[in-house]
Amino acid sequence: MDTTVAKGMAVLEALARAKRPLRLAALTEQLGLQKSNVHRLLNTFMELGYVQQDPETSRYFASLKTWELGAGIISTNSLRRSVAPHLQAMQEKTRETVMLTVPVDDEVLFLDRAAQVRALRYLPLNGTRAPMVFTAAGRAILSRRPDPRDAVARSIAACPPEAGFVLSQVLEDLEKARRDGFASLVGGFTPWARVVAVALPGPGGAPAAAIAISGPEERMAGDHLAEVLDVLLATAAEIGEVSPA
Amino acid sequence: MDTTVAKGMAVLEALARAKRPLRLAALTEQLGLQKSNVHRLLNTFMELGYVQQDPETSRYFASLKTWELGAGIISTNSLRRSVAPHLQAMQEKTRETVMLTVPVDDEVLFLDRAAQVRALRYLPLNGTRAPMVFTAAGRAILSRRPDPRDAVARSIAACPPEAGFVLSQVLEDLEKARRDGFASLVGGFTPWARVVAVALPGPGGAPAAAIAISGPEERMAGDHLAEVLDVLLATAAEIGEVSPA
DNA sequence: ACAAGCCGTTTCGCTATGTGGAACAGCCTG
DNA sequence: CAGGCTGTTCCACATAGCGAAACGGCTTGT
Repeated sequence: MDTTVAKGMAVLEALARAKRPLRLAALTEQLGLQKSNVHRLLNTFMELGYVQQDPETSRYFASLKTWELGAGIISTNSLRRSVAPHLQAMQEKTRETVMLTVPVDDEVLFLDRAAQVRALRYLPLNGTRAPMVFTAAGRAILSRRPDPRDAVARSIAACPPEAGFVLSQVLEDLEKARRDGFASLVGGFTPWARVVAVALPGPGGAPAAAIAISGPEERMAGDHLAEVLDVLLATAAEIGEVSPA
Repeated sequence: MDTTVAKGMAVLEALARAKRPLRLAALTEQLGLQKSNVHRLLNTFMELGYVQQDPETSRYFASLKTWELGAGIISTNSLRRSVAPHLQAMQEKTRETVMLTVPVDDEVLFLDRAAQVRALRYLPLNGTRAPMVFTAAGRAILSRRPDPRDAVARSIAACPPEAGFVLSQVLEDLEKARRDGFASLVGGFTPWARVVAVALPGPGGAPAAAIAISGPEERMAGDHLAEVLDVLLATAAEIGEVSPA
């Protein structure tokens, strides 16, 4: 285990996660490392072009080169490539925002989306994560797992307490989702929206991804909701089995 | 300079650039490092979750965690955030594909785009680069620089020889672009398209970005082209000065 | 069938390399 | 003007990364 590399990636991660440039002191504290150590790491990253320093405030931030690194990966990601056209088609048919997510640990990772052109409210950005039970997509995935109990419990613990999820209730919801073939959630990660989602099976049959359709709660009802669900389930059937991650 | 970190990033970069999983031997050769060295670096990256290994072929590839790293950066990028709505508006008005690029070294980096829904042909993906003179966006930027000669020469050298760019001709083109207030290019990075672009000034007045509109050569002519140019120039004026990078 | 070669992996002694404490200089605050 | 913040530099020490070499599995070619 190259500890220097591990420390370096921790620094890069901290900078990437931060919304704004960070002070050296803040980094050292956050990472529990030595001041001179972090400073030297930052300098090597600057030499390599991954980090820049605001000349005025001498604060550090991750550069676009760090973004390029990841952009190359997603462009060749087979799951995203194969599902993207289906996302586009779903978006056009339903006129709602559609998303592709994958499970990572006890969270779902937003991989791709086709947004309604004039989306008024905040939507989860690609590359962000959310606790599985906090999203319809995550629930669709959990509902297809043989014994989700432990994962559900951990996931609930990761949700904000205000959500007020309780294990027994969530397990019931998952049971319903399993029967219905889709999950539906209001008041989760996007509180204003009703999101419906269905899991996509991987090679072994275990859920490897999920597609979801999100819209304002008022609109996602009645005939329109029925239509959205038709499109969702039909698309999932059309996609069939996907390659994981 | 932490050499271990530098080597590690070189490994990650190589994996990210590669379209498919790489063998250990390929990496060592490509990077000119020791086999055991690369192997240890890969193992630490696997422990950290940035790299995965195909269990069957034992080939290595960068994981989605590497993508997440960069995704966080672009989501907070102020240039992209401020220009994105204008891109969307331009796309709707012109029904063509519009792009935002920034200059990096002697290349342009594609930062964002709003694509025509049914784009038939290959388009440059976000996060990729192209030599400046090989794109209309790059030429728009160069045309606003006081003395672009050296950069142009280097950039021509980076283009495929088939493009047949010659220094004097390109400089003339830039001069015309400077007078017109926009650059136009056919047969560049997207050979089938005509792309028109205009530079966006940064705080100092120096060009810090460029917005471009791309469409099939047949369509980008006559009245439609005139309309596209109107939208392009009006949007650039509306955006005004941008914060760099 | 055998051998030759390439693959990824592991080991281990050496020393180059990263480490962290302390000292330095610049800046704002009280 | 003094005190406490910064970010930065320095340096002796020992740790942590290095690379040559050996290992064992798998494919290739004869």
